[in-house]
Amino acid sequence: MKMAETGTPAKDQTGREPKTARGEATRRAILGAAEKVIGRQGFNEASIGSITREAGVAQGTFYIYFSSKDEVFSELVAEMGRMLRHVISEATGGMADRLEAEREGLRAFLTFVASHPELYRIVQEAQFVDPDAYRAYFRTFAEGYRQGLAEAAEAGAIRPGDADVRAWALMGIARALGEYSVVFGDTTPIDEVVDIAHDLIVDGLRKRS
Amino acid sequence: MKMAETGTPAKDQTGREPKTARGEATRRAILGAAEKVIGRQGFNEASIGSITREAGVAQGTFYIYFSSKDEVFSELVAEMGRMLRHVISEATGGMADRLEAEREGLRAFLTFVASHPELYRIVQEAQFVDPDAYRAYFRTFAEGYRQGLAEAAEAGAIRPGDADVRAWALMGIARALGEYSVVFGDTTPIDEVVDIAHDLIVDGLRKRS
Amino acid sequence: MKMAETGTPAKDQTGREPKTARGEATRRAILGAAEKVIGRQGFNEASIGSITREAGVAQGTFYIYFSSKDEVFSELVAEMGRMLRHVISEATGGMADRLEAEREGLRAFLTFVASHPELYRIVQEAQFVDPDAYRAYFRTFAEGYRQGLAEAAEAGAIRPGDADVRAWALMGIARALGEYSVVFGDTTPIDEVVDIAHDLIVDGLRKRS
Amino acid sequence: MKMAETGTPAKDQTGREPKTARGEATRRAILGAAEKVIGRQGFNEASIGSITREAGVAQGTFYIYFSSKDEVFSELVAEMGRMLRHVISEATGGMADRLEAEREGLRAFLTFVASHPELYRIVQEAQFVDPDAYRAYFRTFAEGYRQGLAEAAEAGAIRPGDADVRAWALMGIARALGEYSVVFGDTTPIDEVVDIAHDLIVDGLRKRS
DNA sequence: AATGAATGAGAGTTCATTCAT
DNA sequence: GATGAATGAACTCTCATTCAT
Repeated sequence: MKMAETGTPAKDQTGREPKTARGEATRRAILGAAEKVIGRQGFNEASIGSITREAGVAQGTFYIYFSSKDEVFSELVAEMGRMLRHVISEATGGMADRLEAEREGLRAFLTFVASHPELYRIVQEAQFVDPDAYRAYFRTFAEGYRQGLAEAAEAGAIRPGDADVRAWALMGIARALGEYSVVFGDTTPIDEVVDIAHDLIVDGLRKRS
Repeated sequence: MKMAETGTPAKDQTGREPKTARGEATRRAILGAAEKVIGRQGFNEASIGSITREAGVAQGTFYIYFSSKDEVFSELVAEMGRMLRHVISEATGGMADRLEAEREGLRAFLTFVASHPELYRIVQEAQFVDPDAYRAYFRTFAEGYRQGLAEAAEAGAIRPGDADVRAWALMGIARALGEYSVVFGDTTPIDEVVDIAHDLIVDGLRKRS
Repeated sequence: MKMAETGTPAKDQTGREPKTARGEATRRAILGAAEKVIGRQGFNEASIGSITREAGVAQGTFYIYFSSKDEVFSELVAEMGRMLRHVISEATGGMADRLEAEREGLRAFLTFVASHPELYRIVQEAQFVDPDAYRAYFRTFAEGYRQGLAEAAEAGAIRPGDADVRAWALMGIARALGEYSVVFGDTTPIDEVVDIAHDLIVDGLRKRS
Repeated sequence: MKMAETGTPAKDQTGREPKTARGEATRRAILGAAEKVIGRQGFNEASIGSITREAGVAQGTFYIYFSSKDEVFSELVAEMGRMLRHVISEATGGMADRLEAEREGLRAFLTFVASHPELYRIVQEAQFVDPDAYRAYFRTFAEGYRQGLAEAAEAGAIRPGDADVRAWALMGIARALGEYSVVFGDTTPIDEVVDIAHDLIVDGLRKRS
């Protein structure tokens, strides 16, 4: 399974880095406000004004640290990717059993998403606002996943099969279940969802004879 | 697994229905242009002006048939849902073997998505533009899916398991693989992808002893 | 005397042409208001708002006919060039005596400038706002001038000498005297100024023996 | 020939004079940077930020030495006037022959302008940014010129004629030829241009019988 | 039914200037 | 003396929507 080439994006000149503690604090305040406001209202409804109001600074201050609305957004997406990868690797790091890692990774993902619903929204919207960031986000995930599956298959820990497609399929399960709870407001306890899905992932649909 | 309540919206219906053949043609032209333009540029970048230009009519004409930009969009989403359900039920209708239906449904979905990439984009964006339409779209799908799985499990054709979560998980696989090809530009032949994913769905990851 | 090449400018897509009489009237109203306001306040002080207020239309209307503030400006400069060339060729057209044509051209120029002081300002400012338009404006003038001088020299009607440099020098005299009255508010009657300058142009400074 | 009255402005002087050598150096750095940046980008495009960046100091530092953007500009214009008058009087000082002085003054002017093209731009733009400074600049020049011509005429060294209009006309020639090379990029050697123009100035266009 | 001119609110962004450190 | 963070007014431009013809 091969990927079509995607140009590596040339980043715009970023708003300059703060040089003092005060500046650093302001920058973080804006970033936090952006997460909150964009997560709540969506990228297009969230105006720079609403973000800076939330952050308690003047509108012009925004442009000291970010060169555009798009730029904060991209930064947000990148940050979320880091956070999520961190959470998942914490949960599965060093697990010998691949199938168990699968279960714990799913649980960690769903737990994180449930407590950061805005995050979910922001990443989804990135598809339209900053396609490059969106693709980078999932590519990074998929690649890690693929490696894990490929090694497990090689080691004979799971059935053989194309690791690439499998990685995307399994990610699809996680995303769909995350959406199920965040967007559709399902209230089934996470642990139950994890068990049901894990059973499907591990044994599939086929009836054993 | 219970759903949180979601209010069913009362649709505005200011856009008049066409009364002549000429009117009907104009309406279709606008709808088609909207699909093309919104699919290409996204909802927010697509202006009424770009849609009517594509359709070859004056801007004012738009408002004869649709009461707002949101309205065309919702209509588009609904139409795509109908088309997709049609395609899938054509492909799987009357199949006795549930597992084979699973395979054919996936194949039909991926084939359709590959030939209507804008569709994919529009449905995804609905999440932000018209959340109600988005939820309705997936609820309808999920419900059909759930029923199929529940019946198959009851009939002993597949292993038992919560049909609701399974439906979402399997939809997640289909969506992820569709995105894999449309958004990420993967070029693996659909039939291969279908086989690999179907194998996973049917037998899971576990190694047989 | 050779000119360095200057790229012929690729015009921006102009705001679309009006299709009805009403539109045409609006467009002219905006253009007239722009001349007035920019001539009075200068390009940078003149805001789109002040122009449309003067024209009695909404701000958005401006962008139906012009794609930017720069664009109206360029159009203004071009129009003024046409007007001025028209006035001068009316005054000198068909004159057999080159030296007399010189006098009448100067008089026509100064008379026109005195009654259109904004014009003067706009053309000068073009140097900074739209250098291409500025250069085109003077190149066109200079070329016509140069030809007239070259022919007169060839015909033996005036002393021989490089027509190019002479054309620029004589244009410089006209501009300086125009500025003298418009910018510096000198009140000497035009006819006197013309006579004095013409005497200089024709006979120079040297004392005859 | 009379001049309309022009109010002599009372300059603000908030920008403090430097009191240390370090301060003096900083002030010169800002002034030099302003000349460069404004000459290159024009007054309106040149921001305080771009000037201080070029000067290598912080933005706030600017306001220690200058009270506003307009102020640096005015100072620049005044300085250029001083430099130019210096250069010209160096070149013509003590010349007995008025006609030769005319030639050498023109040469000095064109030479200076060719090596300081930003200067040309700055003075021109002063017309819009600081009309008072602009008028003062030319009035000072014109007055000196007028006196020279008046004395020469009185002494019988040149033909009689209104010194005021002549001064403006001759200045116009110099400016036009300067612009010819700086703005229009003409590449004819200065000495040639000087000779051709000087011939025109001295003997005019008329054919001798 | 169709046109296209007109509207005006609102968005993102820039920048001269001020001020605490 | 120098810094750089912060301000907020002002500007250009876009676009969904309305309406007279």
